[in-house]
Amino acid sequence: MNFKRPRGTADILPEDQPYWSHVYAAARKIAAQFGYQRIDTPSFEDTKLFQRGVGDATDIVQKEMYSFEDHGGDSITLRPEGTASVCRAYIENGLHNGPQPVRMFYMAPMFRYERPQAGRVRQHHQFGVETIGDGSPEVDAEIIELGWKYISELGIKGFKLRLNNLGDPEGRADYISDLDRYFTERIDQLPKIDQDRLQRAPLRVLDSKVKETQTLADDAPKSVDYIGGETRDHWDALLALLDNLKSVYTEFSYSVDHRLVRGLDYYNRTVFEYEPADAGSQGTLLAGGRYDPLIGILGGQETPGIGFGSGIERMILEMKKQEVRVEQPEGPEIVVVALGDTGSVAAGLAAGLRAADVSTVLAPKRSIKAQMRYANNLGAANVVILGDREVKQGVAQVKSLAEGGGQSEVSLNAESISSFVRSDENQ
RNA sequence: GUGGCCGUAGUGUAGAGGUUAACACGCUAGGUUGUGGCCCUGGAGGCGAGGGUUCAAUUCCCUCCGGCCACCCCA
Repeated sequence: MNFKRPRGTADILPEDQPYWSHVYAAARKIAAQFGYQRIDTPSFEDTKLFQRGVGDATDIVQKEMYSFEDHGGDSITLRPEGTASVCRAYIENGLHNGPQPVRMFYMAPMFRYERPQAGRVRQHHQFGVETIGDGSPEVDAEIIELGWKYISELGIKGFKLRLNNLGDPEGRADYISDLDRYFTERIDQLPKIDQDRLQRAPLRVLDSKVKETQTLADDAPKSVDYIGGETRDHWDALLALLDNLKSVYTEFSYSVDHRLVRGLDYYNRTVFEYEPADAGSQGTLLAGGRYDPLIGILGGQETPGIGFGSGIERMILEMKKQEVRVEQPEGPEIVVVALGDTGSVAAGLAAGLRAADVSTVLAPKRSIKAQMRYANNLGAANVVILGDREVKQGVAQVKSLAEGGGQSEVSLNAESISSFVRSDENQ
């Protein structure tokens, strides 16, 4: 019986790592550019944190969490998303005592017990950002801009931004009851699945995938028509700020989509989503929104917050689809080929070269031809050949593997070889 | 959790109820005396697991596991 990786997990093999490096590098670069600092939180938390933070009624909490009792009898859950943990850390570590707002980002695996599908696995990785402690629309615009810049930096083209405003918890009741009434009056036109949805989560009927429902939803009451006062001002200001972005990022555009809702309970006001040009079924690349009630729900002082999460696997999927070129790692500068009884001399030389910061690999003990082939397959820049003859004379053959590369005899010590390899003579 | 399609070497494919299960790429060993890429020859490596039908199953049936796709939901 052979072991297999658990369902819905993936081995990220060396050949795939260039994509991951590309994504991590872009995330770090853009985060730094916007003044975000990294935070790492534990991979597991008290189960209650997610029940409270994400929402007891959500599917994530209801059926997708990896929860277990540890040996001390505490209920522990593998993190299904990042925001709740970051907010917990903000409260627990008194980050409200520093300059506000606090800008943070994370890159970490998330765990959800789901049926694997295209773009959906049980362990996936997210790059996410959170800005806590400022409720002004400038911050909303900043987060949205950050998302735009990040996806662009990855080399993905043609992605779309949609946004909506869910209002505030107080004002939302009116909206939901009108929405409920609208659909209830047309319940015979709804497919079974959306009739059920209407009972469970009326908002979610809006983003149904059934065409008939979508048509109905187009004329349904719109959340943005129910916001007023400060929420209204916030929204208008945000749209103006986004319009300003168009003069900075020539490609930038957005659309207000009143059918956009989010699955997690903690969102209020601004919600947004980035998706690829030809979105598949699990297409969302990046999604987020404002969560002003969350810190309070988790026991902190009322503190506004906003952020997004983005799936790295989905980004890579899209990058591959669009054939985005990523930087391939370089092979070693030197592969040492040892013949006959020169093994220990070769190993010593390899160590000496590494000590001098020259990347060096010792070829396996095989025929010279096999060792040469090995060096070639590694993409090595040079090969250093040591035979009994060379060792006796205190020299080494240094050969460049570049097309038309030459071969020279260099004295057998790490200094001469490293400087020769890096000199112009070796071209 | 529901539904559809599918599981043959590392990868991509071919195959038939009955001898040694094929091909390509990859890996590996050779192909003049100590020199990679191209070419030639050899070698290793496989029927997802467990039951059942049958004289005989990798092939037919069932279950499980896994993959892909869609729903649910979401990054």
